[in-house]
Amino acid sequence: MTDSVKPRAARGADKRRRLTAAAARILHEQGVERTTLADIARVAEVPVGNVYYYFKTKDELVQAALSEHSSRLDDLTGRLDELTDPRDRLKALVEAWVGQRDVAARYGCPTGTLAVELDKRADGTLDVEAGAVIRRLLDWTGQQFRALGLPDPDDLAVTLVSAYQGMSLLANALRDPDVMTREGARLLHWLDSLKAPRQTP
Amino acid sequence: MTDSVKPRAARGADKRRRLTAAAARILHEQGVERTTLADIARVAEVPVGNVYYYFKTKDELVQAALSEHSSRLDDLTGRLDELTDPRDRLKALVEAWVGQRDVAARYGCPTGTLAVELDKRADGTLDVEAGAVIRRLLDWTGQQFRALGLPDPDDLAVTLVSAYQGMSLLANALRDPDVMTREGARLLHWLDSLKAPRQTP
Amino acid sequence: MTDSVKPRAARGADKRRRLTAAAARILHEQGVERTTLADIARVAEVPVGNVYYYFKTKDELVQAALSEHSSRLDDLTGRLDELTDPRDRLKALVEAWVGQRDVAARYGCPTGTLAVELDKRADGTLDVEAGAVIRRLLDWTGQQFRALGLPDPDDLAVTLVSAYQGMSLLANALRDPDVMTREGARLLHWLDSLKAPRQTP
Amino acid sequence: MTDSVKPRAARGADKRRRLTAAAARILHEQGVERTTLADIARVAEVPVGNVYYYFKTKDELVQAALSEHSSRLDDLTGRLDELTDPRDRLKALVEAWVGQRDVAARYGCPTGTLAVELDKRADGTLDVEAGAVIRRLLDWTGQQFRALGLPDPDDLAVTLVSAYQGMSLLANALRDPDVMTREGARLLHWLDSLKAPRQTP
DNA sequence: CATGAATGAGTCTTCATTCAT
DNA sequence: AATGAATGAAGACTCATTCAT
Repeated sequence: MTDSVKPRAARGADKRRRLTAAAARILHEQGVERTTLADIARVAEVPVGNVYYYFKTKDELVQAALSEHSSRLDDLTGRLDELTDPRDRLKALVEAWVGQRDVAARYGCPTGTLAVELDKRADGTLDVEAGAVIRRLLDWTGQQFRALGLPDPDDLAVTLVSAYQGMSLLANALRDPDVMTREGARLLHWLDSLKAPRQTP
Repeated sequence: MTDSVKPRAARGADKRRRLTAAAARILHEQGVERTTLADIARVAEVPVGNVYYYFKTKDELVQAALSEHSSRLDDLTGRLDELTDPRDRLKALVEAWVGQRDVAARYGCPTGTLAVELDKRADGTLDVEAGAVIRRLLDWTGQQFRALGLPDPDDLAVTLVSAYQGMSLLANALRDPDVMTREGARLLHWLDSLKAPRQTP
Repeated sequence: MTDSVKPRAARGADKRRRLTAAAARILHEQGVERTTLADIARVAEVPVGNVYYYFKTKDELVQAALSEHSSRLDDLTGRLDELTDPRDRLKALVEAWVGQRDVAARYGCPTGTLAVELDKRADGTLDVEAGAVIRRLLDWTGQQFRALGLPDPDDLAVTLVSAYQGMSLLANALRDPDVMTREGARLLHWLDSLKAPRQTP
Repeated sequence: MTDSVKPRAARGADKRRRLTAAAARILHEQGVERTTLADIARVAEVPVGNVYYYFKTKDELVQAALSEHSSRLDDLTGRLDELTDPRDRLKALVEAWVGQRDVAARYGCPTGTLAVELDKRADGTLDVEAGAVIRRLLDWTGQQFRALGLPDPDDLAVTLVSAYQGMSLLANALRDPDVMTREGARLLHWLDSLKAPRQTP
């Protein structure tokens, strides 16, 4: 017999998870400033007053949303790591971005738009965290370029991630997912064209 | 001797201009949602109540800031148009971007960050305007590529502007102006490498 | 040749008259509190800043509107006085009311609704004036009943004016001009039915 | 011994009731436009910010006040319904009005004056509700006349309610409660004089 | 006299955060 | 832990009135 009553701890963890997921989604869609705690609570189906048992301030929820996006990124790169060729990993990354084109055209890149909004703050706490998530992506990308034996792998990483942020922003501003498709194709082509210099024997 | 008392009309227009300039700057620095009318009024040295004589709503001020950025863009492209070679114009554009690297690292691209914030709104009025400013830049850029006789000039424009938005966002998120310098150099190189296909004789 | 330039005094008096007429109309339609000086100025086609040359405060404009309604009432009773039979005068008064049924259904009796609004004020200055206009109507009506040799003419006047205010209010609240028509018919019948007691010879 | 600590739900409902009662009273006394939310909150002894927990807008408070007046009217007619003779009910209604003469002389009929003020609004939402309350009174009154077998009972209802609104307005404008007394006496006499036509046997 | 512009007090409304139970 | 209710500090916006020219 399955008891519908969950153990306390489980219930608590569940609510926390629901709040985090709700925050990740709504903050992406509406932005930090236009989202109220009540919005997040409603989506998470948690009573407003209860939110404060899990997150002491609104900023902690923003932080949780950032972590959520960060761990989704980790999931993605984790899956990509299963591919043997670093070039294939990067190409699959680009394809994943293009796969998100409709969301990007509507709301932009979750981390990128969050970073933009948080960077406007005088208080520089959360903006650093947003930057850290992006840096994580840069690091992983740089490793792939390095594994390919390409020179200046970190610069290449900046170029690739920068292209992603740029095309997301444009797709969003123009409300046109095709921007993602076209730029994605160009990036794939670019990745294919990169050649490691001859190794001295 | 210059009389410090300005004619009436001049004073009114002057205030409007001051408010617009203040809005353009503060909205860029603090973002729309975190900026109060009082902030803008203070910077423009205009009493708060008086703001409404010039702009009926906060949104009108945002709109004015967008127009300001748009006309600054026009000024820039106007100056670039004096160069004879379209390629030189594009390279000078990139150099202008790099010249703004410190501002970009601190606050991002004015139009880009504004677009990101406005796109979060349910009410799609101002976000369209932000998109229009970006489209203006795309159009001008596309014309240069077209003048160079390059294929798919509009796609190239998207690539270039996208790169600009991406590098600004990354420079901002990482608080590192060097991103602008390095990506700028790459873009200059890329522009130089573009060759028009042979014309059939 | 007709000179379009009016003498100064005339122009001034004209503006004052336009402002008064505008106030009378707009205050009736929108109520005192929901009407701004700018509304009145716009309708009168007088620049806002100029209003204060003719009326030192908003209340003075309300006052002017009351006077306007009062003198329109005088005009009406003046015309009715030309009828020889006081009963005919009263019946013509009722017919005039019914003739205004569409305005009444939309905005109520100008003086009555103004009185209602002004009576809410703590400061009892203007409300007294509104009461005075109504009293003027009561006085004239009372005189007619007195001339008919009817007992308690002032009570009859209260009954008649009260009926007018009541039917205007109901017509307005129900947005139904027919209320005016039906009640008007009843009042005419009632006036006809009133008989003076036999005089002792 | 009565515990002064009330259960939660009771406290919430209590505040809502206090706010509604305060709104009903103050809006009647000061009018809608001259009453601030702070006024109502103060009378209800509720912190201003808390008002919005119960009523999302000022208009909702106006609406609540209207409902309050409506249900007070229902209470009254409910009590009158216990009288067996419809004529006695109507006479008792008139006596109830006269009993309120001092309030009427100071502030007018709550529903009537509210209707007058709300009818000035461009937005026709609340004015319809005010009309509905008056219609409720008309309906009940019409039923009594119908029960008496009188012809055109609805017209008679309009006449009676109209007389009530008219005498309230006059009493208010003239600041004279005696108007209510005298007109009330006349109405009682009128009600007594009404005879149902002979029924054909 | 005229008038565009200026002013600042006041009002509604929102919301993050806290509290009592 | 849980939660409905409470709180107060802003913020956008309005408008009668005044002022400078």
